[in-house]
Amino acid sequence: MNRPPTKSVKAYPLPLKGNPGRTREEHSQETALDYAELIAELISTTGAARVTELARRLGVTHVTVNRTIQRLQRGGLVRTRPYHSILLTGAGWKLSEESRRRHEIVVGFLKSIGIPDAVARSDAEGMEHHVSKKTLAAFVKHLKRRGLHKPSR
Amino acid sequence: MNRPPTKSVKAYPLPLKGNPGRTREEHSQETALDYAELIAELISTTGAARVTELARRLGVTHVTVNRTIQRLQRGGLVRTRPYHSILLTGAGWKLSEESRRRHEIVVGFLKSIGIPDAVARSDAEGMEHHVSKKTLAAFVKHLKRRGLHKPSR
DNA sequence: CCCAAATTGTAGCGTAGGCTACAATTTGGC
DNA sequence: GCCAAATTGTAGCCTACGCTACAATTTGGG
Repeated sequence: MNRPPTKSVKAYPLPLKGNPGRTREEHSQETALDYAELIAELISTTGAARVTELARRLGVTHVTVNRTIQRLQRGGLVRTRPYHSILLTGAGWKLSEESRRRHEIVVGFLKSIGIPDAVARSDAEGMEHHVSKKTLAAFVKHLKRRGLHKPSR
Repeated sequence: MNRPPTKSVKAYPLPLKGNPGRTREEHSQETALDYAELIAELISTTGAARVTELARRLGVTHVTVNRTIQRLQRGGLVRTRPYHSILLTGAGWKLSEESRRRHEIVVGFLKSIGIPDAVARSDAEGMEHHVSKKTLAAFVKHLKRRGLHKPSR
């Protein structure tokens, strides 16, 4: 009776999402980047990356951090010893630097269009993983045009 | 021996992430928005929102779509009948419109800084859920200043 | 030096969201 | 009107990532 117009929809050439659904790996990689960046920051600023501090900064319990760190270790990004600071491997450092660069560009860009520092940092946190290379390049270009490269900090 | 400087780190007043870790709910809500927006679009353009088409557009299998739709139904956003088109409830429509508005602002903004349409749409897909009200407002302001409000489409 | 507090680790549970394999239903061509 | 193909639904498995509760280890104050 009130059957939807199935037939007429059949051959629609509607575009697929540019982002074909974050596959498992992609999403997992976002977490890895966040952790790597934060671990690097903690080591730089405090000399150690500790589970409790990571948990506090990420807003999760230490249990979640612990399990994630184990996964990162399986992936070769960090090394750990029980009850000691988390250490980044070469690959981990590389990743953290890529992430940091990207993060700073996004923050700098948001601030350049008048967004307050705190908001810019907060928003960038989630946005940065969804900014393509082309868009990142556009951000950089925008910053350069305004003589704001490198950002603030 | 090589114990990290635990003591000295104790009282660091390092800032928490502005985003205190996407709680379960937040993340779940992102999915709901994506689905609601896409369902609305499909209904508008083709007259029906069908599981297979959603799956194709989202880049996942129909099984994943089906389970998610069941969750949305539990949440009162959609109504379904077996083997029929998915329908949006009032709440679902409202959500889809909020999502659509936000999406268009982000896309419009990205395009306004020189990013190609396809890239802008793709990036906006992921970014839109991480743009705060303040940043969204800044985007709108930026667009208005350039007389580009409403965006393209 | 010892013992309480802090930190870290582990066990086990729940949901979200991917998947394959297979069953049920609908659609459409013949 | 039938039967194959397409669509939709269901069962069951996996990982990610939240959590609480509890165990193990380290740290530091007395």
